[in-house]
Amino acid sequence: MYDDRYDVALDQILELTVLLNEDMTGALADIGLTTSRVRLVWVLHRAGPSTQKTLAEAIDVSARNVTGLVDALVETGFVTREPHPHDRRASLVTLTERGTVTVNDLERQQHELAHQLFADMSTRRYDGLVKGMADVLDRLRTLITASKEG
Amino acid sequence: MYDDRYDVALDQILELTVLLNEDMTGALADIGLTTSRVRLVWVLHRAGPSTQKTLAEAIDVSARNVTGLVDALVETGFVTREPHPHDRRASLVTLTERGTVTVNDLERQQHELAHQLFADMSTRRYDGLVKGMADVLDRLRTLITASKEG
DNA sequence: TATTGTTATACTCTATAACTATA
DNA sequence: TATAGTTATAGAGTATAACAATA
Repeated sequence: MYDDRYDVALDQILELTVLLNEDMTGALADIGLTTSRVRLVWVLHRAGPSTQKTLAEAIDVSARNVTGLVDALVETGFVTREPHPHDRRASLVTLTERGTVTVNDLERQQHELAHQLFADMSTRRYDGLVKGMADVLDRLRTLITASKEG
Repeated sequence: MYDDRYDVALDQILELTVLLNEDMTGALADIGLTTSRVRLVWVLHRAGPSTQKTLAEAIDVSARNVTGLVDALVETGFVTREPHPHDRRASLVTLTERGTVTVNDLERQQHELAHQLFADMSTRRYDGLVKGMADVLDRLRTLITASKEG
């Protein structure tokens, strides 16, 4: 009977999600961002200047919602909204200098967090964690896909 | 140089938090609940009938917010709001039959999910995951505590 | 005087629907 | 006719502040 230990493992994962979420929300608030806005900023960081349509699809929210997020990011100086050179219906959202610096900082901080979390973990145990996490992720994806179809 | 693998592990944990959150949000919507309301329902399940003050402290939100959450849960039939027997300023929030049945269902579903995620995972790998998760959680708590004080 | 919960007000994220400008 | 983005409207979660009733 290992059922109890399964429950403990899931509880730990759930607790981790809560802690990570709270920590991120707080840290982002300190620099004038929210988790939703930062998702948009990450897309711009990796894809470069994008239309709002593209952003809406990338972060899977409505066009209306992107309008609001971009409004807020423009107002706080993280992005600009400029006319699209070839399509006068569209805008092109671009990271400002401040936006670029900020997302680079976030990237570095995430890298540091990873290092602090796993730094002196023994290699054997660390391998178990990485492989276990990958398995759990695969199963979760399968379960979610199945439940959406069922 | 294991830094890349640290990043992978953190990325996996972050992806897990997103997947779990989306899956939960969708499943709760199907039964007429939200994650915020369900946090309150879980407190009632474990603590029994409670004042709104107690609930506000337990889920760490403002008194105003609890008023809104309880309003919504009363309207959808998961809880009742009754006068407190000994303190006429306070109300006592109590799970209805429907609320009790629902939270028991959620508990069972979570148990099933744990089983499906970890069922046929080899004992050795599973041990690595559980111990690794516990270590990561401890470190995360330490880091967050330190950053809040610093 | 202190506490419980409410009303008042405001901000963020989210959605759908109607509409404008452009393709 | 189709598409990009806006305005209009609505609902959920969150907060602070002022206020009522009661302790």
